Amino acid sequence: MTGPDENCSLVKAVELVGERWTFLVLREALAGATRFSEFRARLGIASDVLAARLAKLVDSGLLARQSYREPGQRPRDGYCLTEAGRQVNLVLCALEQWGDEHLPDTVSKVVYRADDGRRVRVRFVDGEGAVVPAGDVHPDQG
Amino acid sequence: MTGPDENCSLVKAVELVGERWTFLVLREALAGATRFSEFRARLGIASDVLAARLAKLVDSGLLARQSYREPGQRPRDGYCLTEAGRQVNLVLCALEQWGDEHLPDTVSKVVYRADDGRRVRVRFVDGEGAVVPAGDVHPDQG
DNA sequence: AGGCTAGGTTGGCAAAGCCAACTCACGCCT
DNA sequence: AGGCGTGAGTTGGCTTTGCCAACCTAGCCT
Repeated sequence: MTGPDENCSLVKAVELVGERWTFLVLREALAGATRFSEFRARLGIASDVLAARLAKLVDSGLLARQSYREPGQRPRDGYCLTEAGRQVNLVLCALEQWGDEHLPDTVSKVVYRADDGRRVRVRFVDGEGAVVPAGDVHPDQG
Repeated sequence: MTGPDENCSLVKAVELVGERWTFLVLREALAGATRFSEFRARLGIASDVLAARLAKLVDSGLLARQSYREPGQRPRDGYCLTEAGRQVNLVLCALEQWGDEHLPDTVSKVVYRADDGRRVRVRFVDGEGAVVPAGDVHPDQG
């Protein structure tokens, strides 16, 4: 049996980013949010839940606390993505793309682009970098 | 602001598959599970929650109820993936791959393969099908 | 000193999840 | 026909999580 395996990477990933709000917090972080109040204003999330999510993401190494200081203000903590956090953009984009293709009445507000402006999409690719259609791909517990 | 937009595809997708257990139910479905008791045995999920998740996935068009009958048994309902459901394999694989690369002490138990057995991975690709590194990709609210 | 503001923490309540026990529908066996 | 076994849920009671609103805490500024 595949099982709810304790160190299976999918199970762990789901425990972490599958909690309510976590995906959306990461999306805002990727879109440039760094401060508590920014996340709060953009998402309308309760402040205690936001504090809990940010703390968990910091603990897990997806975000890093980084203090900043605006002129004439006391220093404050901000949250910025680590490399691991930045790389969830692939997952986020895959999910958004799936929703866009398969859920009714949805529009993807965010488009993912390479540095040079090319629109990119998420696909399965084989070892040589050739695209493989999703319908031809199957999980294989081996 | 990007906002918790009501018809943003990511928000809708998160509402649907971001609920606890839903991702794992879909993984088991992709791995071949079709019956209530199979999902239950593989995941150890409470039966009322499983019933709710399956019903929601059917409602959303990711699973379809299909009655089957084993010899000498009464007909029963099974759940099988629709095309939309099958295509979440891209999202699932992206998430598992991310966990495998960025979470400590994890192993991906499930490997995704094309029909001919080639191991595949999830990547960003541009319009011509060329792979773009995740670090070069950024969201763009346009 | 007193006020302002970002960034939280705390308390009370509602919703969701978990577990175990129960039901329901049907085929089988006698 | 009647009782049994089994898959597929449903129901009841408790626990956990989430939500909202109110409160607290620095440090800066006047």
